[in-house]
Amino acid sequence: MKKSKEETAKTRKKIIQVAAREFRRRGLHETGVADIMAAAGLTQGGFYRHFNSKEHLVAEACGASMQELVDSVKKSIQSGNDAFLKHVERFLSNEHCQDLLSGCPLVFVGSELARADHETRKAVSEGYRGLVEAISNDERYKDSSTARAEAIFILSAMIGAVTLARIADDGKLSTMILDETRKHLMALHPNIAQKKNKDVVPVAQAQK
Amino acid sequence: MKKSKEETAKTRKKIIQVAAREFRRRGLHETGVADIMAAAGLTQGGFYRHFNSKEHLVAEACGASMQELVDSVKKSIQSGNDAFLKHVERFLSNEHCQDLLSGCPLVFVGSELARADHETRKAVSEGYRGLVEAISNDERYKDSSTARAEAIFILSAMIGAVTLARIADDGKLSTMILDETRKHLMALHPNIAQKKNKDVVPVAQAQK
DNA sequence: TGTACATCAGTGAACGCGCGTTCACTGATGTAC
DNA sequence: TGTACATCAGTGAACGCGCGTTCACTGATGTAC
Repeated sequence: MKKSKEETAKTRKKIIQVAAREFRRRGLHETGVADIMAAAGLTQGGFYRHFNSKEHLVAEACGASMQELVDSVKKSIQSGNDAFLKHVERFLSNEHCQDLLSGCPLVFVGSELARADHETRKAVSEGYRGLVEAISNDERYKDSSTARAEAIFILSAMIGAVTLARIADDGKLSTMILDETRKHLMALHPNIAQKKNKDVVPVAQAQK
Repeated sequence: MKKSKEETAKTRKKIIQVAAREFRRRGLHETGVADIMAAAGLTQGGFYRHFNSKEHLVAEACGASMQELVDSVKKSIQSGNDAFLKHVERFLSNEHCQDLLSGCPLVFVGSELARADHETRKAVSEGYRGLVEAISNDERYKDSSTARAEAIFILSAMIGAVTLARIADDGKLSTMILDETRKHLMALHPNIAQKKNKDVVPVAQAQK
């Protein structure tokens, strides 16, 4: 049952998308090839028509997740409308802590990525660089020569906060970690803080 | 070959210590019971005389790692001498990124902890609360009602930074992430920044 | 205090299971003539 | 354009391996008398 080239490409894409979700949900090591294929509506045997190994899929899936995130940030920043504020709000929400559809791999499989092969780390690192660029290109930072440095710091704080909020065994503590981090980041950036009480978008709405 | 109670307790402690190191080095899921027992100079069969399951060891080992970190922070803060500065410096060093002996589990197995069982998350969360307390009790924050909030923010930024630095495929990027995070945290706290150029301890020395 | 017995830390082999990967096979697609 | 053949996406079973866990056994320790 050979498939057309378009169908093959579609299947490959589907596997990557499903894998990206499953990896975030259950972890890189705990998610099996058979699980992913089943979730994509296929059987495990066909996997190796698309990928040389599970590791290659890990690299592609994590890279794709990162790229999706970068595109989302870039797109909404270009559209203006306090896009960056929305992203900080959304990133530091309880919803993102549980969101496996568009969650950030740096949070959901962060410590596993540090042990991943070179290909995976390269793909993810490129995504990270893209995020830094996207954030530092935000209009409110245009004049600042420290835009990159600030973007790096903001990302560290956000990713650490969500990582910790996901570990915490107490919902109140999780919320506190997210809230305090958001407040501090807001305080860091007066032009964001100014807007804060005007037109903050509810988290659920900010979720694309 | 039954052992005396003291010896049994010693063996149990040894297993926990070795496990804490191996878990940080290779991850919770990728480290096997047999690996740990071998590293402790034992065979796998004896494991279940000390623990009901691997999961219980995970909880104990991660809890112990956290407690060790808390004790270390508390102790050096009590001793004065810009202890907190030293800890920030040390935490955000390239050395800590590779340090498996006294590295922070929230960094080294962070994303795996979020998926761990309740017992493990409880043990680690208690450690985290201890860290927050220890940092916010630092003398330089004594008068500040926002000490806890600041401690939470600082921890998020530090843990995120080291997580990211460990993932990055480029040493320069890793160093930049650590440096920018350190600079921003220093800038946040003038009394730390004041001291900064006076008596900063070299990282290698700050490593206990 | 000495002796006989129960306990139990540790060994090393085995069990069952799930994983990543391979493989013979199927049959629709794409291609060469 | 039509036909015969090669290709290859997908199937489902099997392979080998490593894992967490169990178990019969050993022999030093602790305990009851």
